[in-house]
Amino acid sequence: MKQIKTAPVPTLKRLPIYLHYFQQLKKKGRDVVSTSHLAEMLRIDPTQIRKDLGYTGIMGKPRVGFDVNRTITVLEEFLGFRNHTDAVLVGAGNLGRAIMGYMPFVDSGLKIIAAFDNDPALVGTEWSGIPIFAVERMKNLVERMKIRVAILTVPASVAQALCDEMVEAGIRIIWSFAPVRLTIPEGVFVENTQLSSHLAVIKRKIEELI
Amino acid sequence: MKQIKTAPVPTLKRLPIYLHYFQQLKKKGRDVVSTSHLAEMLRIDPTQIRKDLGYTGIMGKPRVGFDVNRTITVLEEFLGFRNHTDAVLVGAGNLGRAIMGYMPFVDSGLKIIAAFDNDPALVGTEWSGIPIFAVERMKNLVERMKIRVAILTVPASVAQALCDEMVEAGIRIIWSFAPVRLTIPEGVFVENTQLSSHLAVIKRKIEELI
DNA sequence: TAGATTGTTAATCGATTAACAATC
DNA sequence: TAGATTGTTAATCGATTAACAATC
Repeated sequence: MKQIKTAPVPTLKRLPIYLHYFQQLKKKGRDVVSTSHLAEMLRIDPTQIRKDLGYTGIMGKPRVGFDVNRTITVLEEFLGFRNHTDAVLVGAGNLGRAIMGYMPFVDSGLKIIAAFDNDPALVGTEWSGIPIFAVERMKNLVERMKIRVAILTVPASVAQALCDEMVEAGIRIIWSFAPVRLTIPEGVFVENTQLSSHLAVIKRKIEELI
Repeated sequence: MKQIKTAPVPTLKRLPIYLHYFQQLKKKGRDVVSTSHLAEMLRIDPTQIRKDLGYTGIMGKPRVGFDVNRTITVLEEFLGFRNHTDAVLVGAGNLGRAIMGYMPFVDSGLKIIAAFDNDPALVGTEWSGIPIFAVERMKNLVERMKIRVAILTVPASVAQALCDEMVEAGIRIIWSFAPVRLTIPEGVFVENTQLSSHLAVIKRKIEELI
């Protein structure tokens, strides 16, 4: 039976991994796959995979497995990858440009419509088809276009100030790459991608293995 | 009493966040801080923070808190940020260059000594002081210099092939940004930074909040 | 049909949070 | 001393894994 409970965050983070693998299978012409096969390839417990997929409402067929095309459709739908959302990016340095040029985002329904930077050499140019404006213009543009989502790729030192400005302009969801915990008012959501946390895991492995 | 158990991964991932905040406090001239203050600023349960810090062996003083300088030293030591390790980076595109130029790595003891790419326009140049070589030369250089750590910032389509090559050359720890689960032999460790997983969380919030 | 693979319920595991005695 | 803040033990919570009946 279809589960009604909303998928927990760990599940949510695994779903794109499944989606990507299903897409690879499709390219290979495979039209059905069992969780035991998935489990082996992805090194994730098969029960885990069944439970995760269960959250999306999709059902497999006993003795057969999951239909590749159908699962792709359902996953994309479930993850909201088919609904486009406009976003802005603040900080068009290397990391910012990497993200602007990151193709998978296009397929995931996050559309960066403008970037902002304080480097005069960048202002007025564009990257991957995205125009780069002066930071001073951010507030106005966000308000005018009613943007609610922002990606923050600036150095730690200026992250909080820009965050405040974003929130004031109406941003409600911030994906931050700055190595700081941002202070935000109620109703605003921040997702942190902390490279230093990953680095800590790497460094420990280094000590263990070497 | 000092805990002997090794810190769990969630703890390990929070420690750099504490470290960063302690460094900020130091700049401000603060020399002691309580976990309740930290908890409020970082929005992490104070008991959690005490437990996490406990893993490093550092002790706070009742009624006073934690010594800022001492904690910074201990955290850097515990996280291995004071031991330098050489690494290579494969894929000098935007993401790769962002990482090459990411200053915090320098302070964290991960030193990228060479980068590799298959774009002839990049080969022979350098970025942030790191030379970029042709991918063909990776294996030889890694073997010769006995490099054990690699950062993989290439498109999904070529990630597995390059991973195999790395492993063959002697790489044992791979930090991968490719949106694929790499297949690796026993004894090799992969840390994935999956942007698509974070994106899934963002997209869900969008549906919830907007 | 027989058996492979499913979805679900129950058991385990580990991390987070609460309670509280120890201590400067 | 009194009381703020610590470290640790116990309780809770949630995610993962195991067991198994349902089913094509």
